[in-house]
Amino acid sequence: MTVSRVTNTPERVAPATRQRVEQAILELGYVPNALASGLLHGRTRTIALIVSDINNPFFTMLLRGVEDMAQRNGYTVIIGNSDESVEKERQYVQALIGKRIDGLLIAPAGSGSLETLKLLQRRNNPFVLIDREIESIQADVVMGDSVEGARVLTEHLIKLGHRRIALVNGSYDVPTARQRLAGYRRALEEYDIPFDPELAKECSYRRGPAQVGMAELLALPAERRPTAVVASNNLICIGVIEALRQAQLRIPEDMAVVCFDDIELASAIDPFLTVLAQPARRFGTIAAQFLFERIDRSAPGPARRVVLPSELLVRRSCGSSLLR
Amino acid sequence: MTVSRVTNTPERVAPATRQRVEQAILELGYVPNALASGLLHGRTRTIALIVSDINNPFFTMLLRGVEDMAQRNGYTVIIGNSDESVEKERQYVQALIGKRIDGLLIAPAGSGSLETLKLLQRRNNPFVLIDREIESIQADVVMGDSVEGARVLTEHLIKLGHRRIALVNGSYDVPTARQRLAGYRRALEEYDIPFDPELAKECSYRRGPAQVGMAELLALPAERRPTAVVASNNLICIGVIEALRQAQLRIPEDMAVVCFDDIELASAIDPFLTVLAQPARRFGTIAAQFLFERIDRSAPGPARRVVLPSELLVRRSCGSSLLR
DNA sequence: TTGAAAGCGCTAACAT
DNA sequence: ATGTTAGCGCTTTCAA
Repeated sequence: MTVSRVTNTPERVAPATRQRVEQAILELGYVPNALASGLLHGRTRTIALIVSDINNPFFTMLLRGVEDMAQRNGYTVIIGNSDESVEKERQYVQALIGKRIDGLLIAPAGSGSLETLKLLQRRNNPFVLIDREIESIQADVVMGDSVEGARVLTEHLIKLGHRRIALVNGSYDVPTARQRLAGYRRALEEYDIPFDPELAKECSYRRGPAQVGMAELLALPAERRPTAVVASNNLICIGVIEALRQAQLRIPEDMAVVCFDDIELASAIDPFLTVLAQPARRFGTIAAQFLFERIDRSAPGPARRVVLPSELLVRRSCGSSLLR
Repeated sequence: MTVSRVTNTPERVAPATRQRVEQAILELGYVPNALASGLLHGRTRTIALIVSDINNPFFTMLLRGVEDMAQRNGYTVIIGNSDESVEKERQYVQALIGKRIDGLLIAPAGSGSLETLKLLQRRNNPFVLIDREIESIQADVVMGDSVEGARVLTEHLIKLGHRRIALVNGSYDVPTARQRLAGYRRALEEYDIPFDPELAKECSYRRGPAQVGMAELLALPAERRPTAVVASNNLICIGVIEALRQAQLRIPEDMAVVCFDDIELASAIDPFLTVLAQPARRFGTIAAQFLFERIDRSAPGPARRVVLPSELLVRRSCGSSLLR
């Protein structure tokens, strides 16, 4: 009991006793058992972040933001990688509920995530959606403006004179992919360019599938082939570029390319295209802040929906060729 | 009690009772409290990974390996980012001990990590060192062969005819940096090239400082300036390249560059230099495996030391120019 | 200023 | 096949 007081309310222990206890703590390497404390208080000072792809720099930056906030608030972060799999995600959430984390930040893997999130909701476990909104669930969400972003990117290409513009996209099971498709179509409409379903490829937010998708576009007969591509995220962009290189095509002479999300490291080395950079780190800090508020007040309050603007970074607007 | 039996040893419960309990579990959304269970058993089925830079793809790949193994063994992974700060690292370890994690994987931030690790050792908490060895501590370690790697990279440049070769390195507080320096010196010796301290820059495993270090090298009078650079890791390499671009120098015409660690995304886009790729993911799986063995047997056994070979990937051996 | 009792939720060991 | 008891380590409450 006295030890507990020394660690929690040292001022309520006689200085002499305190000294002796502190001495013993050092000698024994005593560290209070947070499990016992958590069991008692129903609070673990732990939150979790589940991302859909830990290898994507976007999510790593986001994690950094989350970590900063967490550390500042005395929280620990458990990270989960769902790998875009709803099942893996469900297992994680299950385990995390077991561990009685105080709250969850999650970039849902797909529409199947709904069930998992309802589980949390029923238990009154606060959570905040990041990057991907799920309609039909009332929860805080921090995301980018995918519709506007895709519209701007597409418009950029149109203004450069392109008419046959392809979109290599993620799975339509992911909200951002649907929104980016919508933004792309909106831009086409605004400039009276007919939408050609053949040019809008549903792939997935991964390098390999995007490469395949792009190769298919390149296999089209010349008159139906696109002259420009909007890559729906950074990994897709890399797949697209790989396909182009395999086909011995240059950027932008043979094919213009723009992409959603920054490719930070890569563009530090070789700035080569126009990207729409999202403030990933801020996604993390804001979402964590929201979560902590929910945890502290354990108050419902209306669900907040923050849509952060992106920045069109003309790294070097279609101004360099890829092949040397 | 019966509920506990249903979740843990269902075969020892009458089918009828089991059914009813399972029904209730579903209805109530009951998830057993792992805190209570952990408190009882002194086991949390949680391990932690502390890396020195979560933004470095090397560590992200490593994390992936760890996660795979963890999931396969029914463990959860807590991730910590020490940001190369011994103090931040110490705070993390303290918090993790409190949470009674079963084991720790750590890429120590520096020599100051020794104290922190001793804390773990005194408490008999198993841990495995990753990527960075700490002499004077007896523990499993999984790492790459930095000495040989740096030697090979340096030799590669020597064979291309270079004699004034610079090394832009991490802080000598980090073991790998010291080892890479040693490998670099060994290669020079083998070819009877005198070691010039001016050309071996101690910076840090970060982009900014490396850029500064490279700029300093470029500021040397022409006859003392290097004609080639070994970048001691991927982030340093990027800093080096940035400095070269600022100085309007081309790779490899004006300055040859090779680097330790792969730059995966970047080189997918634009393979441009020779890199020494480490099997980061295997670092993770092997280290996790070691840790689980320690946890399960809770047996001491001799400390294992695994040194994984790297692969010299001639992405495009100094064969493309950077500036267009 | 310090100590004793009780209980957080679970399960090993021992009844029934 | 099911129930009871006890205790993991902590802290809230009440007592000394």
